[in-house]
Amino acid sequence: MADAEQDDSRPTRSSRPMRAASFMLAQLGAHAAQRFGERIAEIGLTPPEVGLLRMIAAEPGRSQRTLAAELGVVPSRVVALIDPLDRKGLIERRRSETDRRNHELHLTAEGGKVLGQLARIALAHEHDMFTGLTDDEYEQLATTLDKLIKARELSPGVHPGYRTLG
Amino acid sequence: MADAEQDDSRPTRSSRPMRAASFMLAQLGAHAAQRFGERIAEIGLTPPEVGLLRMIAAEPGRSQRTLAAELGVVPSRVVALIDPLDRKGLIERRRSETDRRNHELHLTAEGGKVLGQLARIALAHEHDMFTGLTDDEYEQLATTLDKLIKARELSPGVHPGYRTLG
DNA sequence: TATTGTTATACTCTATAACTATA
DNA sequence: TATAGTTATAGAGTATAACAATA
Repeated sequence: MADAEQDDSRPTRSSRPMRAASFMLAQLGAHAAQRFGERIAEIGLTPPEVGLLRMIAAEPGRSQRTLAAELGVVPSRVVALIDPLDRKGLIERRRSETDRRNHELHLTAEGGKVLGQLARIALAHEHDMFTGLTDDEYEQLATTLDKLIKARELSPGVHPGYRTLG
Repeated sequence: MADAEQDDSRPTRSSRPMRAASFMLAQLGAHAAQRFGERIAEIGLTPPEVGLLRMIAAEPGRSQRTLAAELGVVPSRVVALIDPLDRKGLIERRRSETDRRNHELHLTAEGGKVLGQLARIALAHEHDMFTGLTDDEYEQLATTLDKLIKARELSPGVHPGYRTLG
């Protein structure tokens, strides 16, 4: 940011030659998300729905508020995201006994089954995305991506696409 | 795809341990796009506008139709994307002399200046995204990403986000 | 009759704000 | 009075279809 705002007459200095890796990252990331979206559409799900399903599976009983907070979206959007999962019978809203304002979210048996399908789809998707790389290249890539994610403190399982980008 | 549709009773086989690199790719890609969007917002531009500006700079005089085709969007959307650039005085529509149905698109002097600012912003962004990596790690990452993009035949400068993902 | 660009319209997604019920 | 969830409403973004000018 400081770099971009300083003197306009010469390019920002850098100690190494730049290769537009961030654009390639964005390009490949969008491609990966698109392909994954196409795959899960075949079982009637959208990417946000899959994310929600996983978060509920990882921590059954959690409330819609905590989902909204973790995803960085507004509570009313969680309603819109969860309604279809509820209608499809993949999750269940249970009124909390201790605080009846809360909805405790749980996967149904059908939801668990779908989660299993998702695991297989994700694996096939991963395979598909990286065929052509050697095992070494794949390992190195995964390690570097992991390092970058940790350095930026991105929530491990949360896709920024839930929030508005503009 | 075939993997995902076969027998439901066991996970898809794979010869190597999978590390969810495609999800990390999507996550980091979205993050990179978001950060870049924030940076260019400071000079009053949106990501699609930047893409258009670069495409016009790379091939001055091209028509809106060819842009629509390359981006994979409908012609009416190109109108909506170009109008603001025109209003801001960054590009110019010139009626073609040879076929007066065509608009030949050109950068203005001001557009060229903005393109220079963009180069600096992109460099600062790149620097910012990958600080923490060694030069070797950065080189290896860029090389692998480049290899993946070529293997998937993604258009070098075109971000899939122009097209609808759902 | 076909093509380039434009406008008009409708649809989807998302956020804001008002509302209900609980606390 | 405050909080969890919901509903109503409005705004942005995008595609479809109709249209004007030109070929």
